Amino acid sequence: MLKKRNVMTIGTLAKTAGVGVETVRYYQRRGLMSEPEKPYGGIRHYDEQALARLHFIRASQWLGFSLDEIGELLTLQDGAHCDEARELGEQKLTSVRRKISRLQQIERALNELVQKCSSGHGDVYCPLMASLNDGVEDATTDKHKVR
Amino acid sequence: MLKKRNVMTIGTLAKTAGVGVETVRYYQRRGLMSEPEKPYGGIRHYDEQALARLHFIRASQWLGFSLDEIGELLTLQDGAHCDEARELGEQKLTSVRRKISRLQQIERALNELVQKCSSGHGDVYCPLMASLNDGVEDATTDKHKVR
DNA sequence: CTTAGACCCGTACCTCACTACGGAAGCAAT
DNA sequence: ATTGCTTCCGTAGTGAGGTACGGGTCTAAG
Repeated sequence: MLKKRNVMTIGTLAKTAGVGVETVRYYQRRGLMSEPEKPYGGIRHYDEQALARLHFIRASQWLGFSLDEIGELLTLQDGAHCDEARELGEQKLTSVRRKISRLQQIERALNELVQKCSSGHGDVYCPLMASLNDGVEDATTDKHKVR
Repeated sequence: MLKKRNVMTIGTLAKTAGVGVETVRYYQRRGLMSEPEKPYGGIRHYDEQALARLHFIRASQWLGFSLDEIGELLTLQDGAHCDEARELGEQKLTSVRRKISRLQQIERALNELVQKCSSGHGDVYCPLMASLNDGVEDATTDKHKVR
């Protein structure tokens, strides 16, 4: 027998997890959470499993997983699919590392431009603007799509 | 007298700059580029200034500026507004640095999880999943919105 | 008993940077 | 002259992750 402790409405659930009511409903529509049966003509209630699910989703999002990916992770939860989960984690790790190094490139370029602007110059001439006009790409010649 | 050299159609312009025709037209609608007058019933033509503008936009985007911000940068181009430009650059630099350190946090957490999964364990238990269930936040206790 | 505040539900709207669609008209080569 | 690629122009759709609205129903407090 399951004890039903800490029964909550959607509003309490949402507040407890630190998300909006609409967000919970959105996750339900996305299939990331189930909608509990509603008692005849009444109000649905949520338990700690639902709360745990929300925590799982937010933790995964924090790590950079998209909602689609989170859906995938969730299918791995019921079973001993640790290898698959690790695989997903490794892929995400790779993509995070790529993002970091791209941002570090940007950081170097931007820092250089700002430095050049700070050290006095002709006043009718702005090194930052000049670089933007010529196309920046200082650090690495790296053809790519911006998106 | 202005020599009109390298006169291009929108298609040639776009291809030269490495963007789509629709993208150029989109930038015009956004007010980032002007639309040249069109000769009676004919086809508009674009010169090197238009190309330079496109380069400017793409270089700025590469540095992480949004199209709105680029619009702002462009208003600073005609004049000696180097200080304002530098200010914008510094703000962007700050935000880039914030993104980097957030991603580095994620990298540490994710790496740790993946490592734990790789070193053998009970097989009916997945450290990665367990952490997601409990809410990750290893590295820093840092309340924040995911978006 | 009335009223305030949640909840239920579907639908529409938001941001950002594009991308696609469709019909008319122009231009270049065959 | 015909084919076939561009251009022109407005409008609409995409994806991600929600947020907002509005009308109806429930529940708890006074």
